[in-house]
Amino acid sequence: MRFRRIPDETIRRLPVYFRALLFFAEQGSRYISSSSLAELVGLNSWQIRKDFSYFGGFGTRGVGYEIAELLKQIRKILKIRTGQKIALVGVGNLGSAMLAYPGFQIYGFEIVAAFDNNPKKIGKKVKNVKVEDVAKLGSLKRRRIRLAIIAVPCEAAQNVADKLVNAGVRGILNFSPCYITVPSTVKVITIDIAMDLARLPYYVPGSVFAEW
Amino acid sequence: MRFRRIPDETIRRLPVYFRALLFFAEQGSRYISSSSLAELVGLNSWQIRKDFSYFGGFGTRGVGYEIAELLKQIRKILKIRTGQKIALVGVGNLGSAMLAYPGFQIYGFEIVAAFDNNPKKIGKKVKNVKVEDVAKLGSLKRRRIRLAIIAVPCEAAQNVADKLVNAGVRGILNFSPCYITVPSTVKVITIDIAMDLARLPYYVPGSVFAEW
DNA sequence: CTATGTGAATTTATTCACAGCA
DNA sequence: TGCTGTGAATAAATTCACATAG
Repeated sequence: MRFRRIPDETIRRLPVYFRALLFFAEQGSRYISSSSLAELVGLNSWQIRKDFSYFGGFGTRGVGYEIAELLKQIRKILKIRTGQKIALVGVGNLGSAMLAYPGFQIYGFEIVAAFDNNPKKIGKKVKNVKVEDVAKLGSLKRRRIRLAIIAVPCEAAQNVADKLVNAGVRGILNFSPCYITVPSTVKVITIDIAMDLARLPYYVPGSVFAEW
Repeated sequence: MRFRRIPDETIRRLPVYFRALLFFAEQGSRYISSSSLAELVGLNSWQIRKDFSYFGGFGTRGVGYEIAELLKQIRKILKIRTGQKIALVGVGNLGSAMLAYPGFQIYGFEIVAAFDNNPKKIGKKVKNVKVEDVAKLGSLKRRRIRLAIIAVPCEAAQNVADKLVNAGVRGILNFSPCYITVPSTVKVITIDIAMDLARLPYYVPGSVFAEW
């Protein structure tokens, strides 16, 4: 294996591999071939081998890759580790769904604080997390929580983002379908669910939405 | 303008442009320059001009692009139109959040049917949509609903997917963090919220999660 | 004989630089 | 002069084909 920069597209696929490998590990498998992994995640085997070759060379020819080793490497590259604390702002339907979302745990994330501006919600416990007043967002700095999920209505999103940045948050997962601006030192990932959906009709032949 | 296939990456950016253009249109602007659009969506102006050049050539030099015309073209390419019916399966927190999600409307999608297996929920109305028994998924064919959102727990996802396929659904937006398999004639987009989050530590210098 | 690993070829996408039009 | 539009240059990612190890 020669050193080379890992392409961005490979980085994008690593979480996919990671999840699939955990799945295989749970089944009790010890080794996995590039082709069986390919089948599960819907890619070609050579793509997967190429991806792994950027940081690996730890497969065994004629056998496959050791799952535990792959998981270890991906964890190292993506800096996945347990106990990565996240704050949630907005405990509405979407926020509650986030608190219940089982997917975060896989990558070591844990929502340890929740905030809302609704007095009826403040003080209540949702999924073992006590809902705090959104006015207390400043406490995140002291509590060393540097990642946050915004799940508030559009109008409130920018204001919340500003407060988060002031509180030392460095990464934001934004679920509101609107633009927020932050200093360039803070990384924002905006997830607009509808945007992925919007691409669907283009790709489905004859259109999913034909009138029949 | 010469004819050329529109690159996939351009297609991926079109919904982003679309949303931003609607935003500018609401502000009452009539023209937009590639650079102001670029600033809002966080891309370079030449990228945007290049993207538009694949299907356009309708900008005015020295002035910019006519917003209405751009919107029209993007609508045509992505096949965006109003009244695109969607069914929702699973009216838990995530499902309820989907029903309330304002982003779908932008692209002309509308959730017109909701299903759950919880007798307590069946018959109730959530956001003007009556919750039906999941056993009645078969009715989608008759009702000409060909797109569905799966927002059920992992264990139930595959079963629901099978039923949807049987009911003639052609596109599925899957929110459960697990693999579902469908015939190749059906397009599935799986959104694993945690997967985007998982890439964040890699990109943030020094790591978002440093111990201080 | 199976499945990895990787240079080389190919395809695809981004960036540049500037011509051309209002 | 300002901003579009686009070939050409560059960069990046995918695909191939096959040598190589177990």
